[in-house]
Amino acid sequence: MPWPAKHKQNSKERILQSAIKLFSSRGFDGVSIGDIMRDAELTHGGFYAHFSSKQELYAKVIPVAARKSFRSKVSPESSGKEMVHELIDHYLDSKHVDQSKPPCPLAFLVTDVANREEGVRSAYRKAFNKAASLLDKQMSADFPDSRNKAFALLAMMVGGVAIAHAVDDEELEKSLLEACNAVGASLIE
Amino acid sequence: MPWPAKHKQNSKERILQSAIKLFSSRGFDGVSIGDIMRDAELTHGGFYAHFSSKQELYAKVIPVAARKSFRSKVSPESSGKEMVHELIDHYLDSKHVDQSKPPCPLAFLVTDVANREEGVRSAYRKAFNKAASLLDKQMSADFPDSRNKAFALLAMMVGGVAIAHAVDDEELEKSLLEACNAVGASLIE
DNA sequence: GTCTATAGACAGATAGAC
DNA sequence: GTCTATCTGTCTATAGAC
Repeated sequence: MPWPAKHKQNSKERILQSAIKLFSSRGFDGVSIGDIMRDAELTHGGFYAHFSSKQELYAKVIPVAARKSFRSKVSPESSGKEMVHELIDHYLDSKHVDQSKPPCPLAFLVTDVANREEGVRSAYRKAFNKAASLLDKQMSADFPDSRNKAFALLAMMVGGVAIAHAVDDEELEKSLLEACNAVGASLIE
Repeated sequence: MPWPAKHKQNSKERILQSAIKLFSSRGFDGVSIGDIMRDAELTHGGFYAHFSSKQELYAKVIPVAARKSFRSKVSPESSGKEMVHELIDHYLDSKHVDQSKPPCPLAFLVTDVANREEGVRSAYRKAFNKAASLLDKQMSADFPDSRNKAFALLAMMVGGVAIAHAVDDEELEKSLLEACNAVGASLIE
């Protein structure tokens, strides 16, 4: 084992993890390839041995970040309405807004995605559909209109976190998250 | 009246209107000062006679665009729950998502705002508070928890429109808007 | 695959004529 | 206030050594 610990992960994986972190906090245009490679402890020029463009990396980031974020917010054994409650509670949380928990790209990149190329937008669409299906499935036994509820609930969660992140007032952020949490919970009672 | 019609509005106002249109559709980094000035039929260098920086213009755009957007979505004579219903219906509409109706910066710029300077974020916060207060006030006679409902409803509206704009699938966009519309309406029944 | 170096484009902001 | 011209910095992407 001649290499330092930071090289245990292969380079491509390190670039991807750095990209998740940086894109989620500063958006596509707020991060340069140099920033990402520096964070991954590599040099700028090496980027193109792994990805053909910045947008290709961005598109790859979305599903990986989404899976990581949702996995971190539900326990493996929970299901049904309980799982949805748990997800709402962990999603609409200031620890998520400040990104000390794995950030959901559906919320933190929602506006950012609209201006990018086809591949990025379809990656976003797929991640959204996956999340909506998860919610729909867990609610389908209890509600006939579970698909509508899943869409609306997800929109409220994404909107709540995105607004909370945009706003520069901790009190407002807290009130907003609590309001969405309470109303969201009431939708599945 | 020696000047062409396009000069009826003064330059500053034309710059502001071009900025509303371009920022809403392409975000802060997707638009250059040259783009804005070209759209306003002026030249790049003249910009700084009216605004001291791009971010200052961006901060000024937010309240003006928000007022314009909300005004276009409610009739002057409506009030109470009826007004909220009307607003929900016009907000969660594909004509709003495709920006053929005046776009709401709370939705189209929500992610974009987080990375900017103080003045931009506080402009966003103020516009959000104004919209939330409007909803709260119209619902306060009918609901004891009107503030919570106003926050959650606004988050759902903003999230719904932002996601619909990000996604590259018209069917999904339509389903999402309808779901938010239905669930939003059910919150104020 | 990773590095250094650089090409080539474009941005925000400023200077100074009119 | 508006224009043209330009300064200065940064960006994506590529070339070529190792």
